[in-house]
Amino acid sequence: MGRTASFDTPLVVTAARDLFWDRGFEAASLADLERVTGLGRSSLYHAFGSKRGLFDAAVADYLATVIRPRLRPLLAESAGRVALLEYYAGLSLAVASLPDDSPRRGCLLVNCAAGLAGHDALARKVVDDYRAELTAALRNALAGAAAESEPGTNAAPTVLDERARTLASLSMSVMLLARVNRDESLALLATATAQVQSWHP
Amino acid sequence: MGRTASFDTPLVVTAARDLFWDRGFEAASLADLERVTGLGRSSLYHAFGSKRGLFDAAVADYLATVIRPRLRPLLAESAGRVALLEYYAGLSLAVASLPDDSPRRGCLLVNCAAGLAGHDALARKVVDDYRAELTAALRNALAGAAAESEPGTNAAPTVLDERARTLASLSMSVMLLARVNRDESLALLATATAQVQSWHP
DNA sequence: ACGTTTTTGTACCGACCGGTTTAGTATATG
DNA sequence: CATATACTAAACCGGTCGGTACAAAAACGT
Repeated sequence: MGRTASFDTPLVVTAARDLFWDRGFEAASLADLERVTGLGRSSLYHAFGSKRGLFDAAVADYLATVIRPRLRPLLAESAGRVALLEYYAGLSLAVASLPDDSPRRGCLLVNCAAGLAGHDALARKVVDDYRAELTAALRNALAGAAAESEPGTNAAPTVLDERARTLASLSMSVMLLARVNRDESLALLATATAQVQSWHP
Repeated sequence: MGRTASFDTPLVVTAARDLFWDRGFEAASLADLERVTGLGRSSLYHAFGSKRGLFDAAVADYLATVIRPRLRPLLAESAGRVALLEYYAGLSLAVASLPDDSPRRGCLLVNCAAGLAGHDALARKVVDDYRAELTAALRNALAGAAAESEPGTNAAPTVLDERARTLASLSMSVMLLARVNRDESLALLATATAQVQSWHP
């Protein structure tokens, strides 16, 4: 056996993830990556193969530690009105509490949609999978909320689809606006909350 | 007097605009700009001062020739339900008819929001002004549609605000998705249309 | 025809790009 | 100890970055 790793891989990935989150894939230079991870080029390439490999690891980390924890309550069997309201409350807290100069504003994948994904099929797929996952989670909670409102009946699937699409779209716009105008981002979150409440009073 | 310009400035700006639209500010290189405009560096710098100056001219052109013509019908005194439906029909046509490899997919300013605007105050302002302009136009048409539905009464301003915010958010998501999944972008446009129709049958 | 003014093409700048290589050091297991 | 592996520093690669300097060339007013 040889030497064991001295740096903390998850920590390195997280640092790289935050840089990509802030700057996007292309605008994050290797020099920046060296700085935020504390590793040299050669270590980075030894561990991740390429800049793109590091980015992919960062995206995986983003999904696992940022996106999925937020979506999990919406996917529960029992998810409904409350889960939806708590989802938006959590987003509001996150958007409101981040400093203006935080590297973690907006959504890594939404930014990716407007950048890399335009010319990279793999990135496009990752972003689209995220969209589908978000929509499915919201749809599940909407179905639960409808069952709470009118027990025994089934909500019309097309209505559910449209509402889920609308909410997913609002979430993505919230993330887009978080980088441009925090107050408007929060106002949009309030509108989404009000929409849920009007559907399920 | 000296020599007059031989190139067609609006044409040059349009070509640069399409490149920025496709690639974003940073990923559009000077070499690319030279290629699509047919001009050399020196002519470009003489005419626009810097890459950023050319970008600003491209954004101005984008607003004047792409955004504002689409928003104008919504701003008319008489704008209402029909104007809204035609707005979405026009967007659908644009999204559906562009080839997958068109440089004009999505929205230059939405892409900018996820990219440049994260670290450039001027870009942020341009994007936010666009958002405000879009929201105001949609709000005006929504107010008109409400007046058509219930003549003599005034729609509640807060309801109007929330609906306008929702529609603006849907429009931005449509543009975001246009770069990732055209079918979903079109589905979202259909959802927006259905939303307008449910508010104003 | 002239001199002036502006537009060009071209060569060039230093810095940085992402990526690779090499040569060597450190630390684990056996 | 030997040896296998993990790690690092630094130099290096061809290429591109945004930007500039300069002089030839072209079109104007006179």
